[in-house]
Amino acid sequence: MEKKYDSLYVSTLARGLQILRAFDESHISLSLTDLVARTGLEKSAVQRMAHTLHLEGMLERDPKTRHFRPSHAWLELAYAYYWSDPIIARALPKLIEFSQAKGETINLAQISGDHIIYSLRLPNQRTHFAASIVGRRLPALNTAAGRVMLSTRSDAEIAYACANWPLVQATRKTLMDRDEIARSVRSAREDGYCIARDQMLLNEISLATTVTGTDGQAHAAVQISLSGITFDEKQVLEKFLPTLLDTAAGILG
Amino acid sequence: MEKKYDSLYVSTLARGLQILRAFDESHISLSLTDLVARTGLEKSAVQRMAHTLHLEGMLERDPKTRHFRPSHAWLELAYAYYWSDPIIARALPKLIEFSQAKGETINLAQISGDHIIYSLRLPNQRTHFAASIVGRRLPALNTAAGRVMLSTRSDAEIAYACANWPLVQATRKTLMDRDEIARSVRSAREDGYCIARDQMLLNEISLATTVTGTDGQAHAAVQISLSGITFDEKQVLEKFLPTLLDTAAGILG
DNA sequence: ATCATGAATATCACTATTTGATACTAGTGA
DNA sequence: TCACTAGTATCAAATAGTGATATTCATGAT
Repeated sequence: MEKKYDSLYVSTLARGLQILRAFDESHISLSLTDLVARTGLEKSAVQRMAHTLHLEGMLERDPKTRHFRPSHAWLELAYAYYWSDPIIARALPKLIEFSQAKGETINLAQISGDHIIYSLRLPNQRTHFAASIVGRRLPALNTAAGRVMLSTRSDAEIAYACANWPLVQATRKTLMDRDEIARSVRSAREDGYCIARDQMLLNEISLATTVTGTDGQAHAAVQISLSGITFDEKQVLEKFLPTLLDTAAGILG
Repeated sequence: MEKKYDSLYVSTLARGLQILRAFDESHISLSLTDLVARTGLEKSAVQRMAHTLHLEGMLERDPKTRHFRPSHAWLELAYAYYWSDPIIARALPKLIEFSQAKGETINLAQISGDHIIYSLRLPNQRTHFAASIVGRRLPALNTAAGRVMLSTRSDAEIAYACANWPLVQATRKTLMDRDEIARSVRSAREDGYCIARDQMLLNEISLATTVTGTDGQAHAAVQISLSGITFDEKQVLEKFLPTLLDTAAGILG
């Protein structure tokens, strides 16, 4: 048993959480043995934890296959999160406004360690599923939103992040060169926005700017995704940047 | 200590979950003592659980006030949920289509015990915050979506539900008469849709229809909210019902 | 400044609770 | 029908969690 020495650490609870975290995008429905494999816990432990989570309404169970699935309670937790984060309520009406005015996908992203997480999304018809639902995490350095948020931090932090934060090659064209990325962050600092293409998806242009408080730190980023077939980067800046900057400025204004 | 007699029940895990569930719409940020009050657990237990949840990334902690808040992980769980429920991916493009065509708020709701839960929402400018974010639970009988989903069940189930499921008086005009509600469910069965006004919010008209599988059971409901000042019920049916029925039919079609 | 109050954090002996090995049962397909 | 895999149940051992209490820290009043 993994032992962090910490007299207040409740390993039983941590083991239960491992079960919850075993579910993701590509692990939708898991059997007891799947859970054993994914968590590395004892079979009996998994049995007890999953059973308890089921009784507590955190896991659904298919009566036929006996597989476990996430329950509606997982959405209730998101609901509580939304209320708890004050930026959400301020950003949402502005994003809706943009979405209805422009008809293009717009998102709110936040920094979460060395990743970004999308906390609000207003997709349009062309948006694919993974980009339509909240809670997706992506390596910050690989995204326009991550870079522009990072650009508001100190030089030391930027240098550290560019050297150490993780990168994932999502497309053939995903930028993996850390110097290039550092350059992109530097221009984001100059410009107040960051634009990138083909990073997470081919033929996708992503444009992002920060939601900045009085402290000058980025609390979040507002980001739009556009088709790289319909637009080139210059057109994107012309057509969308002014409105996007207004949207972002309106959130904490 | 509350003892369900069940040799597989891990009470420590259940206690940890109680901490998570202590957060909701009106409990955004909780101190140790708040958590003690809300969960009824021992102070030491709360200390240990909250500490562990913090280390595991499930709770954020304000370094100044020492209060706990939900973390981004709560959104990640929602992300996993979205992938796990097959109806979500099928419904989303249809809802987007409706939203962009009509410019009105549209939601996907599902039955969760005796409540409904909103699992997808596409709000417009006029939508207030609570109605814009997913994961909200409402008593099924008080909502058009809940009634129309219930209407696809057996007579016995309907009778039981109308007699026993909870009701909450959200507005002065919320329907609290169980016979009236039963009548509303019966017409929903006839009509294939349910319309209601002033139920959760004054001057709000809600129109819902089911997403029905080959088994005839409602897997979900598609619901729209409209201003009762701009429209009357007759206009709503004329202007929106056909499209809404198409939207719902397209989901499992 | 000082004190009083309330909250958060740390400690510890006890034992109830969890553990993990194993045995049992049900379901599946050869 | 048998072999195999996956899920379920049991139980003795001891560890990991409990809860009472002590200590430290923060805040605001006097």
